[in-house]
Amino acid sequence: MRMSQLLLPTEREAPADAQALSHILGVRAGLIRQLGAGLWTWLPAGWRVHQKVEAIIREEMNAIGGQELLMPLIQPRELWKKTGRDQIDEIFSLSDRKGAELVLAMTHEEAVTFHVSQLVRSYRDLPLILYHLQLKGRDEPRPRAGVLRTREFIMKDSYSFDRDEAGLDESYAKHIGAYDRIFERSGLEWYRVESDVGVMGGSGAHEYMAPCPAGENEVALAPGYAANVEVASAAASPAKVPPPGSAASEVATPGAKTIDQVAAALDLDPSALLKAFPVVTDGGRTVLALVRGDHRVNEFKLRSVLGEGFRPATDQEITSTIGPPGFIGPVGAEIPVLLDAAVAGQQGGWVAGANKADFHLLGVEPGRDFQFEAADIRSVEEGDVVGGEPIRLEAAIEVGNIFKLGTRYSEPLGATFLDEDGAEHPIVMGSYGIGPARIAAAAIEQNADDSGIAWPKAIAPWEVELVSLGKAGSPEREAAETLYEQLRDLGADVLFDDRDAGPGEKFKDAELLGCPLRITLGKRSLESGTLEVQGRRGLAELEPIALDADSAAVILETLARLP
RNA sequence: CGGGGCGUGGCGCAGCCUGGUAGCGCACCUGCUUUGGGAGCAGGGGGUCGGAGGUUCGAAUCCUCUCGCCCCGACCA
Repeated sequence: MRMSQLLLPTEREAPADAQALSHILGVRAGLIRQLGAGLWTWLPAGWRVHQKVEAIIREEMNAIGGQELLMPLIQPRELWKKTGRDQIDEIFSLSDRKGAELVLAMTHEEAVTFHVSQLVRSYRDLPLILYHLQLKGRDEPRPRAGVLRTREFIMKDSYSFDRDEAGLDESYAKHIGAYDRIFERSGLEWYRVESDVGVMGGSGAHEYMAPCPAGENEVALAPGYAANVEVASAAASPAKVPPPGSAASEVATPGAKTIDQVAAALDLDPSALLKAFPVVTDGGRTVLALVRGDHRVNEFKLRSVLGEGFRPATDQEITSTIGPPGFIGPVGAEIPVLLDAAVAGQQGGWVAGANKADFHLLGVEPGRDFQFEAADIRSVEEGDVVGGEPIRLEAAIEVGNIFKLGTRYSEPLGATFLDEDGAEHPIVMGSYGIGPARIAAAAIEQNADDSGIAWPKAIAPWEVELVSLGKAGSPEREAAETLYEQLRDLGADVLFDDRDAGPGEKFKDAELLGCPLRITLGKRSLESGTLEVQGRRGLAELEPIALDADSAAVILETLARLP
């Protein structure tokens, strides 16, 4: 591609409203432009990146037997009523000229299951993996960070159909293999982490996370361990709690309602306190969740232990069922107590609210002073230990997820098959998503430096940028033209900066755009008989290449050795 | 949905408080010079100041309403 003919609007300055690195550099390097909140255009260079990611995904999906198709973005709302997903807030709704209700698909479970329900009748048709790369519409409450969270985006979503859980496990394992290879080939630093299966149920889920500062998720990492903080479990550092005593005793704590206030008033470490978190479940049960004062309740784990959704109890509910807010505790409370495992696993005389205004209890011992059920209901903290190793927490972008759906969609949509005995069963499904735009954004975030982007070779807009110095018609420009033709003849993925611009501008633009290999051909090249070669990673000066009939081939060899 | 901020040429901004013919840098166009790290000189084009209404002799500037965008939080099958 000749840069003189390319729409590549690079900017010297960052857009004023941009925060995330991938947003700033995506715009500055001329890859993306905004049309509205969460609505982005991929300019030619950016679209090449997107397409390269797509190509990797297609290869790996096809390799596990996935069959590509294409389903509509606009869908009858009726279909979504059958699965109940028409009630989701993020659904874009519209109607046609006849008043028929339509939605923009946020994923394609409904559509694909609808078709499979009609097209698959026999166990002989299973297993099946179908996928497509198609737009998704989501009315996000808050689009953000350029292309990271948008209202319209392309997703690779695939769906597996099996006759039973064992089959699903196989399809799931195949996807893990394909996804591992996709993210590896894309050149990302990535983790496959266990994730929350959500209220929709399902028997297993993983997320693929790419660590980077702009990420919206947090992952807990230790050697040999990776999990979303939503589900991560680890051993807590020991609480600094006084030893067990003979009996609990009341102590006045006037006005001390928060953990910090109580800890300060009693001159104890916050970890010696029991934090009471009363909740009311969707089913109307009131439960007192208890965690250490220095820990936080994990709402995902709590929901999973409770087996249903919940909300924090209101002050009125707390007052009427337990005691004065700020001074509540498990002792004497006439509701079930869920005690976090980190507390249950350590002996001590804990501090808890006395259920009496301006008083707390010292020396409280679970079991002796109150009955409880123990469960892991807290969020892991930096420094917790798993497998003997301390955990660290890192921000990350979710670039993919895989999910065992079971019969969540096949049952409401009537997707069944007949087995060898003629018995009808619901098809067991899995769904698997990847956001190519997020892969591109994560690659920018993970590989940028002060000069711009340093693309992984596999998804760079071009693999090589040939920078031609000197003005049109000069001998050095003619030599560059020749080299460009030779590179093209060899099938090189090359961008040719043939613009009539100064060297500084060309170098800056090349470093901003971030093609892995930069070849410079100027007057000096003709004098020395060599081409200057720079690797984008670290702006490393590489061995010069002789300027002769073999230059193009040597450039490609050099490229092949780059990561 | 709560909180905060911003809308002035393609991009980044000043002007607004204290009303009086819309400005700067970059980018763009023409010419000449220049060509190894975002060039120089000269000339030039482009903006109903987000929109509507109001106050006023006069509104980018003051008032009211409205739309859009960004950030933090909540939310994110």
